[in-house]
Amino acid sequence: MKISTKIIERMCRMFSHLDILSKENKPYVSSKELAFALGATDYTIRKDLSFLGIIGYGRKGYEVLGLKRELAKKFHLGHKHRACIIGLGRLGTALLDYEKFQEEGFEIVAGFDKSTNKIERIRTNIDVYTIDRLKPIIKERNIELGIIAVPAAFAQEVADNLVESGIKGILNFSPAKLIVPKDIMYQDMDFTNALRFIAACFATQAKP
Amino acid sequence: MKISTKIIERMCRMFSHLDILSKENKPYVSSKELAFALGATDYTIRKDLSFLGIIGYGRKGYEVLGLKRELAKKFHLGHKHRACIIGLGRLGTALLDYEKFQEEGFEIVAGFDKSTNKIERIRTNIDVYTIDRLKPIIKERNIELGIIAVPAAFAQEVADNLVESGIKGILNFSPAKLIVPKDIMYQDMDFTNALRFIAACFATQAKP
DNA sequence: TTATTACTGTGAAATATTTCACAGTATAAA
DNA sequence: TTTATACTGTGAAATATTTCACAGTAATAA
Repeated sequence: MKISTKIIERMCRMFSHLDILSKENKPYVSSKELAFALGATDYTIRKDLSFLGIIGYGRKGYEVLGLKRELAKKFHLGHKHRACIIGLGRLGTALLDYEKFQEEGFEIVAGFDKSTNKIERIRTNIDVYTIDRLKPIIKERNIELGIIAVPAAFAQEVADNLVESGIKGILNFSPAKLIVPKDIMYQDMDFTNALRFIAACFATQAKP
Repeated sequence: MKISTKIIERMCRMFSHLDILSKENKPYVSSKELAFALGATDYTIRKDLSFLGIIGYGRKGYEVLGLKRELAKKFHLGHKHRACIIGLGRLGTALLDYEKFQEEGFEIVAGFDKSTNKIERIRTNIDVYTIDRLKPIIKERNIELGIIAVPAAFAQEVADNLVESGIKGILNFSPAKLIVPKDIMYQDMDFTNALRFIAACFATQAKP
């Protein structure tokens, strides 16, 4: 049976939580504790893990390191993923140096912008290029993920170029809704929409 | 019957799409077109709108402006919402001047940081304060939404203060998972987790 | 050793959500 | 006026997801 995106989403958050637990040297964790941390129920967590073929220990729960290793294997979360950022404005440059990416295995290996001026002035350890070099650099440096931080008006064009370059996934920070082939993984990070959602939830008493 | 967060989420994105259509002076839009723009099916869109008591016109579809107005009314998306940003690092300052917030009715009225130094150096039209003035300013200026952009280690403390100040909703950009009372609307914008989700989706062939 | 406790694993039931099928409706063309 | 068309609205079916209930299991205490 196909694995649902709901499960994937929970497992990603679980992976992040396991990281914290492992740093605290906690050897075991129960479905109840995980459920609390993820905002789910213990039934759901057990169903998820059992569906993935991950087993726990009666009375102890799940082994933190073992569980983390399993999730890393099943969801490719262990090894490094190479990413690039397109658009080096306020947001783009903030993302370039966002340490959490590196810490969690997402290596930002390149930044692109159309302004030569901006490229020259930027102070970072990451290689920055003009946008016309997007395709060759992505291929050459084996980049899997593209992070779009350009204004909405240019976002689709950038996405098209990323797709042509053979990128596997796109994270879109522009408010534009992009059209990409179905085999490219794509997610929006639309800040305004997130605020809208919060406002709408309290307008309707729904609890997200 | 209670309205589901899935519907709310779709309606928020629909609202944003209707904004584009209205700027193009398109008078009517069909459920099929909306579905394509939102990545849903036309059945779902019609079910959603009919559930909300919104009616369309046979052969024409839904009236763009009318639909937008209805959604604005039902989800409080029309009027201004006052928000503040806590944490004025790279990301926080980028958010302070993010024009889309203002354009879409979210008015950033204040920024907070614990560093007096930073506060003095910042160049923006928005009022900035030291963090110790958080509570009085939120009450005084009637701020509804708090946007957290501090490092993970301080995020929970900031959230607690926001809740005590009577905030209604929180958008959390820190990777920390926060614990807030159930009546406070809360959403995470965890960049790393978004990348993780994309990587996990292509590890499992799931299409988000 | 036995009892107790704190867990997991999982079918079955309940619930939520999406999809389907098609009658109903308004517009435009003939 | 009639017919074709391009839609909506919605009950019913299908599917997906969550919750429940409880048997099974391992550790600990007595």
